[in-house]
Parts: sequence; C-alpha cells; structure tokens
Amino acid sequence: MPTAKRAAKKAKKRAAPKSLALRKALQPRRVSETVIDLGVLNRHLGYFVRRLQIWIFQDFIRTLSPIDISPAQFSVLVVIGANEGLSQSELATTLGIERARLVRLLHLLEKRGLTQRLPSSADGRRHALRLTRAGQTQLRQAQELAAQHEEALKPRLGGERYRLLLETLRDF
Amino acid sequence: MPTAKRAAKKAKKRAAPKSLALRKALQPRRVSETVIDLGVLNRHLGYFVRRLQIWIFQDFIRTLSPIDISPAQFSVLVVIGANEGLSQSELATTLGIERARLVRLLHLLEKRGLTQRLPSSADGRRHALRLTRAGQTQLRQAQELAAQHEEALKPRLGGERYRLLLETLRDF
DNA sequence: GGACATTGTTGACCTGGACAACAATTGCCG
DNA sequence: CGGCAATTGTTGTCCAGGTCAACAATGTCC
Repeated sequence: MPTAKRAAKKAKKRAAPKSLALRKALQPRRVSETVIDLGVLNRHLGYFVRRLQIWIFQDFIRTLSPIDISPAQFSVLVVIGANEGLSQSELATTLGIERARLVRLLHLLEKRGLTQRLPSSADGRRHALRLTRAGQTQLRQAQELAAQHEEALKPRLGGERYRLLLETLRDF
Repeated sequence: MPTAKRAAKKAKKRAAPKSLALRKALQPRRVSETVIDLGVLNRHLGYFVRRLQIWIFQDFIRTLSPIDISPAQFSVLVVIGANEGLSQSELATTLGIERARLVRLLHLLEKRGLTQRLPSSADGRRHALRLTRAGQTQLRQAQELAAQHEEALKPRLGGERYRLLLETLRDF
C-alpha cells in the first residue's frame, strides 16, 4: 500500500477522536484533571519544532496523496527540475540526505518514469540527473498541490506567524 | 550499539567533510557551478522546519549521549515527572505519539529502572506512571544536559531568532 | 604509475510512525 | 441486571528514513 494512501486513511481515523473529545467537553466528568503539564519541554525549541514539522508533513502528504508524492520525493523532483544535470552527490548534499538514501529514492522515481540518470560527459563517475517529460508534468502537478498545501497552512498558523516563521528560517 | 553513541560517532564523521569543503573553497576549480537552486522549496515552510528539527535533534542527541537519553525518552521522563500518576493514554495524547509506541518506550525505561507502572486504584484498565528514585535522578541529569543543549542553541541560531521562534511556536 | 579521493551502489541494521487485532476492564442504557 | 460499546494497554506487523560499512569504477595529484 502506497504511503500516501495509508496516510490519508490515517487522517480519517484521526478525525474520529475529535468528536469524542467534544463529547467529553460537553459532559465534563473528570476533564479538569486532564490538563497535563509539559514541564521543562516548554523551554525547549526542539519539542515545538518537532511537533510543527510532523503536523506540516501530515498535511503535505494528505494534500499530495492523489499523485502519491512524498515530501522527500517532492524535494528531489524540485531540485532536479531547477538544476538539470546535477550529480547525485550534489543533490544529496543540498537536501541534507545520504547518498545511499538518494540512490533508493532515484531508483523508485526512475521506475515510475519521472527521472533519468545520464552519463556525465566530463566525469565518468557522475550521473547527470534529469526529469523526463512525464517527470516535468508530474512536478508541475506536485507544485500546484504543494502550493495549495502551503496556502492552507497560512490561516491555520496565522498569516503573520507564517510569514514570520518562513522569513526567520529561510535566511538561516 | 546504543543510539546515542552511534550518533556521537556520526557527528565526528560529519565534521570531516567540512575540511574538504574548505579545501575546495581555497582551490576554486569549478566551485562556481556548485551553487544549487532550491527552486520552490524556498517557498515551503515545511522544508526549513524539517531541516531545523533534524539539526536540533542531532545536537540534543549528542549532548545527552553520556546518559543515553533520546529526545523521545526525555519527553516521556519530563512529563511523567511533572504529572505523577498519569495514564499511558494521557501521556501518549499529550506527546502526540501512539499508545503502541509509548508502550515500547516505557518497556525500555522500565527495564532501565527509571519508570514504573502502578495499578490505578480507580480504574483497572489504567496504569499510574511514576518515576523511580533512579528515574528522578536521571531526569535531573537529563534536564541539566538538555539545558546546556538549549543554551548552545541560542548563539548558533542567533539569540533574537531563538527567542522569536520559541515564542512564536509555544503559543500555537 | 601509483596512492588517494570521489561517486554511485548495495547490504545491513535500527528507530519511529502507523495500523490492526486482542484481552481486560469500565460505562452505559434499555 | 445484562449485554453492548468504549477505553486502555499490549503485541505483531509493515513501511519509511537515517546510518554505517564496504565495494567497484573513475578521477586527481604527486
């Protein structure tokens, strides 16, 4: 089962407990007890960044589930599209992933007919990465869906907070 | 091999490429070509949040490697310490992890003698979670190291940026 | 020419997230 | 009161990702 579909299914499951929480709120039996202290986690940036990252990725996966593109696959397609002919090593370094991991990502994308590895004319060790026609088409669709995801993010984060976060993180 | 030690070893490995990058910078052969465009990733908050989260966690793991406490374990210990007697379900919900995942985390912490599961008097299904004496000691040490990690984070992010991020994310 | 570095690749291991199924217990409602 | 649904903790299983080691092919440098 593809990742995206499982994620979508999960999102549906996640929606269910909300009604339960609501019911509890309407019938406050011992709800007052359930206010739980985060302790020193409140002083740790990593905790909140982690929660935010998971939350964003879940929405991303859900939004792109129709074309079954994961965040990692998306980033690979985008960077290849913006830098045709770059090597796997360069790509891996840019995205901060291991060469070994990238090999497997490309293996899958190539099997889906979205990318190709051409021999580099100058350096026999390198591969020049390119998008196929299908890959370019897929990337366009993915970017459109990803843009929808990003737009949906803004109001849920608060437009001002979104702008602040993106600016703060981008130039880091 | 424990997670923390492997992470520490890796951190050492990560340090090596820096000198290579330096050498390249000093001998600009075709370095000008290696400026790679992130494309539309520049417009996606999730990408930067992900990079930041990985970066922070790596430093956290490295800093707490002497006592071999992972971020997940740390969060579990902290919240139990701040809310003695809470149930696994409450803890899992609070931390945003699955009950099934928490079971395994607690299994390990209990084997290390840091936590214990007491039968809940009121509800036969629940466990009341507590720290052992050893767990309290370990938590204190962990919090001290975690505070060091957090302090080290500030200058590397920029003090103002750190403050801004923590405030922005905490009240979300 | 030969030592050394880089590149892509494969195999292997481990952590975490996710889901399903289950037993024990509790709550609820007719 | 009795049975049905919900909750809680647990186990098994699968998959994605991170990490490391080793390797062959190729390139670089002295």
